[in-house]
Amino acid sequence: MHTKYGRIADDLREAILGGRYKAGDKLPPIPDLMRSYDVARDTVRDAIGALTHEGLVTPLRGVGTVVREITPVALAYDPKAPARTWTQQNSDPSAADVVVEAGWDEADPDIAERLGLAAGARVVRRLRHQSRGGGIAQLHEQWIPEQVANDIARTPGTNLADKDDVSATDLFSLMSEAGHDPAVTTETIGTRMPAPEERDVMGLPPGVPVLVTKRTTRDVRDMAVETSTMVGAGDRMTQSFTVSLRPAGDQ
Amino acid sequence: MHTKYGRIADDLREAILGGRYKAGDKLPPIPDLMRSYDVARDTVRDAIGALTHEGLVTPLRGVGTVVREITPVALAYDPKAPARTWTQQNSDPSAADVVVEAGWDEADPDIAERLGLAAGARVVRRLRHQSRGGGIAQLHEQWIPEQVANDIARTPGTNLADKDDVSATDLFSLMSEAGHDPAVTTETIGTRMPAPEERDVMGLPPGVPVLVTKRTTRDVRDMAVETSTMVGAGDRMTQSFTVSLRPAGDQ
DNA sequence: GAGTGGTCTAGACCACCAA
DNA sequence: TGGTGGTCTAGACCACTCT
Repeated sequence: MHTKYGRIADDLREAILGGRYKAGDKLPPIPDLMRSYDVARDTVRDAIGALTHEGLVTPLRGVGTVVREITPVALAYDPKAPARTWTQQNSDPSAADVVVEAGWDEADPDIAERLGLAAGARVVRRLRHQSRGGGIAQLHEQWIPEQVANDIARTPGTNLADKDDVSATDLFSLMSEAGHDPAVTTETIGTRMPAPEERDVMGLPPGVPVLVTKRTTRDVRDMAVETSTMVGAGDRMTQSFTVSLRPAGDQ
Repeated sequence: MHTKYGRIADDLREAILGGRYKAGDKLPPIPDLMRSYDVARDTVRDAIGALTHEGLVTPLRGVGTVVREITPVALAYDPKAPARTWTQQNSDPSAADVVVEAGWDEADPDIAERLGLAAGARVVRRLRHQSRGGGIAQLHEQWIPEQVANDIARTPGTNLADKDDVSATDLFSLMSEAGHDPAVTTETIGTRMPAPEERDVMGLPPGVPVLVTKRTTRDVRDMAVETSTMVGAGDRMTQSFTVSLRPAGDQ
């Protein structure tokens, strides 16, 4: 990097990664850095901006530029005892899973394809905020085919389209009882920067990407019983999988 | 957003997401936006900077501010026929997997813990660049315990510490032949913004996060035979898993 | 009130790309 | 060569936090 702000950013980055600033420490104030490097204010801010977007620091008005702490906690799939709900996956007792919206909707083309339905088919859409340690760690948007929702309403008597029906917490168990025992789930994980609205809802600092997980679950008869898109805060969670490397049936 | 640059960014973002600018299109030049909004140059640049760090656009000197195309391709684990190598996981015939460094090293505490060894134990370290469609999509750093590397050198006659020994491509097969048949792998996936060096090596545009996958593979006797840290370009790949939801042994 | 970072201006010069 | 974005300055005013 041959620019002034690049050199300043390099110096500060090296100091942070080298441990000379620890998590929670503050970088020198902008006026100090202006004097040290003999540059203008915006040049210092460009340097700090680079570190901010790398996720290393968070500038706080009235406080200073604080070195970030990175302690994402892991969510794990253990094939020996598959955890099925957010609260089961979290050892943290403060973990919570709140249904924010629930209701009937029409499947857009993408969702319809994921569920193997015609575009515009009726589905139940549920949006949840999954939190731990005070902050929202994941937004979970889920779509369930009409037939599955109806079977659940008929058998266990739970209305998935009602966000206040608390009996709908453990959806996979309800599916089992309704004759749609979930058998296999496929998750596809990607990452991107959050939209401003996602930043607001989850309270993400600048420079934090999100993990985007798209999942489709099929029952024992290979029927798609739900599909979900989950958007998780990259500084608060990881996702882990344990997979057998030998062909199925060979276990 | 109540700032000037925030409003400009909102307008442009809405236009992009609303399809008024398509992938490959250019935003109006900075001088035009200065006139349209009657603001200074840096105010426009702040707005464009926000969109850049959201991954929506890439400014190119001498060209313009180009709307990004987002087409990550999926890597999948299919439990029925577990793909073991990068080239096997990719349908793309241009996919390549090049060993950039290979040699003996001492395990740092983190790697030692992942392999169940004492810190400082001797391991083979291998660094690969995995590419597709011209660009490097993933950096793969891998550590193999001394015992496993020696068993492989003894049985199939392959030297893992030699980056030019091309017979080492399909490591999992070599392990099987050397009596360390890989049985189970655990992958933990997180995300963060890339370090500047990672941006350079992979040619990542600003605003693109990386997928960080940490993997440990165990053989049939539950011995750790390798651990890897993979850093993948968030705009070029996703990782997918198919998992059985029923307890092991119940399949 | 003192000190922090956030926004904005007007102008300058530089680096890069395409015609 | 003309137009694009990239960097940098000097100065101003604002918003916020802490004591």
